[in-house]
Amino acid sequence: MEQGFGSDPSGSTIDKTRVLDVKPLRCLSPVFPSASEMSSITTPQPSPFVCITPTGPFPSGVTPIFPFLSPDEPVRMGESSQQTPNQVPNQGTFGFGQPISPIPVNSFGNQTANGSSGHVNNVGDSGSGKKKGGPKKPRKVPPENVVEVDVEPLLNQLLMSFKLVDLDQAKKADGDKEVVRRILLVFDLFRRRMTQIDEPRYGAGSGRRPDLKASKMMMLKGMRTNQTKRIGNVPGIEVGDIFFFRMELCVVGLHAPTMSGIDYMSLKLTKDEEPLAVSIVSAGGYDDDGGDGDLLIYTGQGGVQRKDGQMFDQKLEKGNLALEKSVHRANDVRVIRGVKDVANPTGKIYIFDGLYKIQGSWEEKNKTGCNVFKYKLLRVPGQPEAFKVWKSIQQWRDGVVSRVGVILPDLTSGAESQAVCLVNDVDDEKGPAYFTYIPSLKYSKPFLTPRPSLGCQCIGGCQPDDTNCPCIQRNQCLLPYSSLGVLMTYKNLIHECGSACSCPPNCRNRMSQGGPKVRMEVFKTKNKGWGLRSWDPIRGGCFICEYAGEVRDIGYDRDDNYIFDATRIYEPLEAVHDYNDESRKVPFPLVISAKNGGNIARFMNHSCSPNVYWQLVVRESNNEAYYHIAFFATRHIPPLQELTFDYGMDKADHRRKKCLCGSFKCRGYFY
DNA sequence: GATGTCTCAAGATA
DNA sequence: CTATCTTGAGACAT
Repeated sequence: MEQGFGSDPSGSTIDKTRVLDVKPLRCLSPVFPSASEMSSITTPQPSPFVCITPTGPFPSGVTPIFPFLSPDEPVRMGESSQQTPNQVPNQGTFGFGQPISPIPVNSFGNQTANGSSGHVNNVGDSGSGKKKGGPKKPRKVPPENVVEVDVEPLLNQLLMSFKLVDLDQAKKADGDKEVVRRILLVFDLFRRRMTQIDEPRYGAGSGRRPDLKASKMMMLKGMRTNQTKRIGNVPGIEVGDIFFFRMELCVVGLHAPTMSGIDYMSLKLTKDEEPLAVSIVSAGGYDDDGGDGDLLIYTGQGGVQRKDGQMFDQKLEKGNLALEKSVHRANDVRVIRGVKDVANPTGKIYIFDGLYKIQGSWEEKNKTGCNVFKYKLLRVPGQPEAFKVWKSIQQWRDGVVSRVGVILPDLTSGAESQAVCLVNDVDDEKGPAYFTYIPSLKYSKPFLTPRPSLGCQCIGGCQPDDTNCPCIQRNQCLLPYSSLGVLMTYKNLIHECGSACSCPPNCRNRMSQGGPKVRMEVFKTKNKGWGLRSWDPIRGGCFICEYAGEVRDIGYDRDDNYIFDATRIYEPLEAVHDYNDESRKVPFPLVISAKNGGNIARFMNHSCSPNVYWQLVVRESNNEAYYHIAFFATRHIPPLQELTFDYGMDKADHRRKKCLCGSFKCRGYFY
């Protein structure tokens, strides 16, 4: 909320009187509501406002629309659908509002089963006959009562929302930033949605490889880009971009093989062709040496029997041959470094570390005495840092090297479980204007609900397959969060567990209640005042923080630069305008000021192409409803990338400020 | 073209 | 926490 502050083109300067030195910032401890405010919470008085909950009832002339579209239909089939009163017909909800119809088991991904082929439309005939007539491989049979869900309509809706339905051949061959981003978004949203649908039906984690399912269906529809192999950078992908699945590398053409570490292409240079390496993945599968960040000693492929682990000599063929040829051609080779995902010990994160050149190769004996090929790669100079940033952060964390420019090690004074440091390595400003750090939203009085809502009895936390849990029922019978805390769908409203629930604070349905899960820092930006970023990588859909502050019941000071106003017009993520044009007019009357007190969210700057979005969350207990604004990552966010969200459009055309987000679709101003 | 083999996955299970 | 099992997509050889 600092953007534009002090950067007014009219020449006004920063008000130094409002900028305090380090010491007062130590006072940023949580301040709780005064006794009188407290009492209004415990004994609610008649609310002066009209009660409008996102699910209705709505005053006459008001349509429930974005971000308060109709509740999704229950997805689980074979169960009595819990129709909520006030349910309105489904409208477009970015591909997630459609009810899902059950089709017989095995029909997904196997077009020969039960004659249910044909629901994959738009498919080239290249792969459709592959399994024709062949004997079916024995498959692990899903539990008896599991009904396979036809997820294709979900993908179709997503593709429509993100304008990918008629992706032309040129874009499939060579992408750009926009196409790459949309494809990744659809892939991840689709994958997350399938994870959510599968989990209660197959058990935790599902084991159904939703990543493979998602990529398969997208590839069948030709929804991929940069399919032409190329040497060097890939359009739309920047050095430092991160990925959470090998399939993501595949659908955007950064690294085509699904498992293999070496991607190569054949190139006609003279009269005959020769294979050249274009991309490698170093992810710990072999005994590579990661070097100091600019150097990489890469091991060739092969030499080990996958089934029994038996070793033999590597051969100079396939990827190894391509790498050998590339030594002599001295072509650029993309390097993707795989690292362990701290937030998910079984998972990996893939960092695009830019272009390298192979300096040389040799053969050596490994521990078992077999010959392996080694390739020495050196990073091409002049590229933005990527993997090196990760190494630096690790050193800060380990305390080996201290972070430059730290003003305060923890500006929350312990109010959050993770420390948030205050950093300025661009100028001598000592800190933001004084405020009180409060980790959550302060209500003077809650919204009232028309009927009392029941708390759950889930002693060990709400479980995805518990159909009796009232909190899960309120979320259309699907837990909104994955086991990793990733939001699985875009919804009008998320019902989290409230104070009347028996579940513990670490319940999966209380994701927005525990404060930030990643290591944050508030830092001085070059031209936008203070900003917020994370030391940790953030997966798309991850909870970031809520917007803490004081709920404003009666208007607010227009000079308040720390307002969150849900009554503004917000674009429904990056989905197209016309798709939900009707749907973005009725706002929710929640206005928060973080001027005097707030959390890290008050430092998030505006961007017209943001990497964070907000989502309305409600925690109910009895007749009280507490609405909160929770922020989630729109996409995978690499460490130290600034976190931004769209401040929305103000209906009254006042106090617009010049936008400095630098996005190619910048509106030029913000409110 | 069907089939087999290989590959720096990703989950589930033990 | 790691070891191992399981199911795999796509590239290439047979």
